[in-house]
Amino acid sequence: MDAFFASVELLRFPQLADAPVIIGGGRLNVADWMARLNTRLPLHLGRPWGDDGEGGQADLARIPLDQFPRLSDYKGRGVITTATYPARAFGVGSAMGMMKAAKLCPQAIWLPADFDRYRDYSRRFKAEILRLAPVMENRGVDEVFIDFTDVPGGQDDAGAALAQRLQAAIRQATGLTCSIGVAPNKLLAKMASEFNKPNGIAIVQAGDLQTRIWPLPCRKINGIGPKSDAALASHGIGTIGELAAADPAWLCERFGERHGSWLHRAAWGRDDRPVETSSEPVSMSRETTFSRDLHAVNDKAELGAIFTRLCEQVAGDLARKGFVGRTVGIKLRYDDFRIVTRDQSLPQPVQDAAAIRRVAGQCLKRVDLSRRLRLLGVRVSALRRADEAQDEAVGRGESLPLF
DNA sequence: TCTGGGGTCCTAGGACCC
DNA sequence: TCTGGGGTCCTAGGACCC
Repeated sequence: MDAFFASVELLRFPQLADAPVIIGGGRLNVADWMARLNTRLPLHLGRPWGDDGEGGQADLARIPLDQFPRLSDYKGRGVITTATYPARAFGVGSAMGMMKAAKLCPQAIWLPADFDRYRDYSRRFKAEILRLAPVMENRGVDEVFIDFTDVPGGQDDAGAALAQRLQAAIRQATGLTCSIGVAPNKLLAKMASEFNKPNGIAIVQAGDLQTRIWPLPCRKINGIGPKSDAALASHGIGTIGELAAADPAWLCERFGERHGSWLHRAAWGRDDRPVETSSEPVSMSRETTFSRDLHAVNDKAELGAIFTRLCEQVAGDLARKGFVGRTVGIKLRYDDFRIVTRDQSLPQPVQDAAAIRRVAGQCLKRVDLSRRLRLLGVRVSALRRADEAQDEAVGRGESLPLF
């Protein structure tokens, strides 16, 4: 989906279409927000924009530009989630710290992220895709892989016909645009999807490898991040073509057998991963960055309350989705940005907040708490479906606490 | 006044078992 | 009179993605 969060916001705030808009920051001061929005809006905590109900959309669209909060109003440690194209002209972009962005573009309009709403639009566009092409793999809130192979007409015009139908259906249902890459495998399709953004379609075939893929920087390969890119660059490998020309044995020596051979295959456009239509979650976690760095002793009460809340949130997520987990872990980030994690596995799975809190508390005792903390997180992994774990325990004749 | 949150997958060492 | 070879599980850290 093209600039997904921003595009969803523009549907209800069309008056922002040409303004620099930045979404992100997380932490929202609703009181400030309402003071600025001198208008009657159904705001409530956690869902600042709320459901507008009858006529609500029209009201939102009529809010004058000068009533919107500016990036210069932001105080916090958040990062940008999405920046619209007019905002990007100021040199701001995804993942940049909000405070840094505020220096570059203080007048940009700032919208806090409304994930409930984005999830709703996510469900809607995916439902449209499933209607036309049922073999679909979720890749997060705004991205999917689709297998065209067995879709009637999926091969017409090398896939362009189906891609156009998908775009039209999504636009009709949601008002949103997307970009589609069609290729023989997921690796190339992902790259192709970037070629004609926004609202574009790109077809990449096997014969296009040398002309369209090899000139691209290695970083464009999904799976080559900043570290691999820098390591490759240090050996004079900047483009995918240069990577393709590298000796596979040397790559394996330098990057390990597995990663090295993958690098070589990726550079040659080889990828045989299937489109996976379903997956089971591996872990669930909640974490939070504090508004200021906290000390385990000096800020014991505050930290304790946050810790308990994180455990409750994870427990709530598990319960809502029907999972239990056998491993509980914590994550913390020190004021110097170092991250440490501690895990503990249990003989029996847990789900409730008190049990999670107890084990997570044990984990916390195993880390250095003399430094100030910036972030605290709680995670439950080794997940199983709660009903299956329950059935199994009953089958073994155990009386298990009910999840 | 830099630097979010929620994930997945991989690696590597150690414990433990046969 | 030195100390194999597999295998699995657990843990911690790190790269990467959306």
